[in-house]
Amino acid sequence: MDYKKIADLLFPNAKDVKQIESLYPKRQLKEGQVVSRFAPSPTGFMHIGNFFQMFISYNLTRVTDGIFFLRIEDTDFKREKKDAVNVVYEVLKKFGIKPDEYQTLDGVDIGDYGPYVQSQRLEIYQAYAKKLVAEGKAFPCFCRKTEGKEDVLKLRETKFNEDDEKEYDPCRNLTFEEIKQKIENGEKFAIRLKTKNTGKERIKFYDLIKGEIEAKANAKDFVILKNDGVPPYAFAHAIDDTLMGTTIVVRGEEYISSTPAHLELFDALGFKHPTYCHNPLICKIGENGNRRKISKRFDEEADMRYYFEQGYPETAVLEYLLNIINSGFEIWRANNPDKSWQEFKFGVKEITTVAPIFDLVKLNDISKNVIAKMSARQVYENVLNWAKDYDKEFYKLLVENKEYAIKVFNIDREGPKPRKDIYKWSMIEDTFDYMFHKPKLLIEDKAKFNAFISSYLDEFTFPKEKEEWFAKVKEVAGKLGYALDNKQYKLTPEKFAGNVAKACEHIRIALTGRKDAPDLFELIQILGEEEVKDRLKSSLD
RNA sequence: GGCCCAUUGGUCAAGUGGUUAAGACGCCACCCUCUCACGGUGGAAUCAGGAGUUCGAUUCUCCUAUGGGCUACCA
Repeated sequence: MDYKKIADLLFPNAKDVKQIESLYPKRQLKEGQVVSRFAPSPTGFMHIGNFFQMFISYNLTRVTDGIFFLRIEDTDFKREKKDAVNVVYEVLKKFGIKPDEYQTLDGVDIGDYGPYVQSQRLEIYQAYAKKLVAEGKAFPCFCRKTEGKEDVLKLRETKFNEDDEKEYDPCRNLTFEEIKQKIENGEKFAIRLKTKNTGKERIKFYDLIKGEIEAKANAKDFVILKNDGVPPYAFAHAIDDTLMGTTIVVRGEEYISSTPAHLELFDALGFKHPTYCHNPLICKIGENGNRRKISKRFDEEADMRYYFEQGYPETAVLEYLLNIINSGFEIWRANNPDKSWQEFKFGVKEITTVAPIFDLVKLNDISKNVIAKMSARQVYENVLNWAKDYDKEFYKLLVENKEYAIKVFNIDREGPKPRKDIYKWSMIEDTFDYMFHKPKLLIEDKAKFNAFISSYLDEFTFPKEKEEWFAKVKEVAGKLGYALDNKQYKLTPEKFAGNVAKACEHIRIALTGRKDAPDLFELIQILGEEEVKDRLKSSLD
């Protein structure tokens, strides 16, 4: 069989791989330096699982002072959406992740190993496909195209024997004449790898997270070039990661099963195997109580843009993820409260092997701590930024009342024991609603409330000192039979109208409509005398 | 069906052939506090099951169960 002749027939104009390889010199790396990449498909949104994988990749290169590059895998034209690439850039940018090498939105390659977009590398894949055909390691397949699972299952029923351990494609033995004839008939062809295995072989490979994995070797003539000349994932992966010098391939663990096929491809191409790092999938608990992969369809938090919309500080999201990825992070964070996560020495050994369940409550906690460390001005800038995109009215309010808003955010902040009541910017409008509007009041015991507030209002004088303010509260409370000594109150609560806490609660509700507003004296100072009197008065109605 | 991966409290998890099996979030109680918070102390709660190896197994081996993934001209 003259494979060379077939190759020329199939790819009359393909380039020589030697020529291509001369454009991709081996990277000069220092000991331990890692080259890794983020290789998303532009689907129009960024899945948290993808982001998670990217973040592992990024950290691996970060701690080794290596190279992190971005490669757009846009080979599935059916799934691709317009402007979808923008989402990738937008998300990375917002999170402050900057790849060392990538293609800009206007198509300029930054870095020497581009193009960094797969649809621009088609002739490279063809050259390698031709090479494999010429060596008798691959062949053209003219079978009906299959798409989607059901179609494939149906096809397999007729084409392959289920018990057979190998899946040799019928087209693997076509003669030159048969091929020529089909091409002259205008039939389209895909290229399949001619597996050298029989289904009995086993292979071993090492995974950075899982350790050594032993599996059945690939024994299937899988497609390496679709009939439109575009490669599926496996082929593009082998070629690109080799040419671009990737040393560690980070990807989701759903790829473990196909790794034997990828490895056979590397061997056929004469490439060195990369190191793999298969990370676990982020999960949620499903309706049936079982773990399931977090999904775009059911979980809004699966899309990274959710965190922008909600207004989570990017650092909080990153730290939460780091927390999941690497168990050492939480302890490190506790010991180094003021350092940036960028200083954390990330190690592969500690990467989790178990699919973690996404925990929004934990994220909220981390976020609270992140925000508690910010100054009032930083909070203001962040909220403003968020509101600009997601809440125009609130944005206007913030712009018009800048200094006032900063004062508000500064209550119980910037001290040694800051409040931790905010975990996302979108909740601020609600939390501090009373500072900008008259509150709506929900009063449990209106008679008691009115009795207290009207006496308090009668004696109200604008306090200059906290002591002065509190003395007044106690004075009024005392006259109305409230306990001034909390210990006494606890012993016999029925003897009193309430305690000082209850008295404060009345005032708090009158002024803010809430039970959990911050320090009252501070609030009164910021609201000002007129406003305070006004609110007290109208709360009686 | 076949092939892989996984299994320590509700969640994230440390850990090792002998431990009172860390810590964090959440929950509960108490304390601090002149209010809301913050903070502090304490509590409930975990080695999927069964065999085997061993003086001894959460740790090593095997089996089972459960969950997850893959089995596409999708990634």
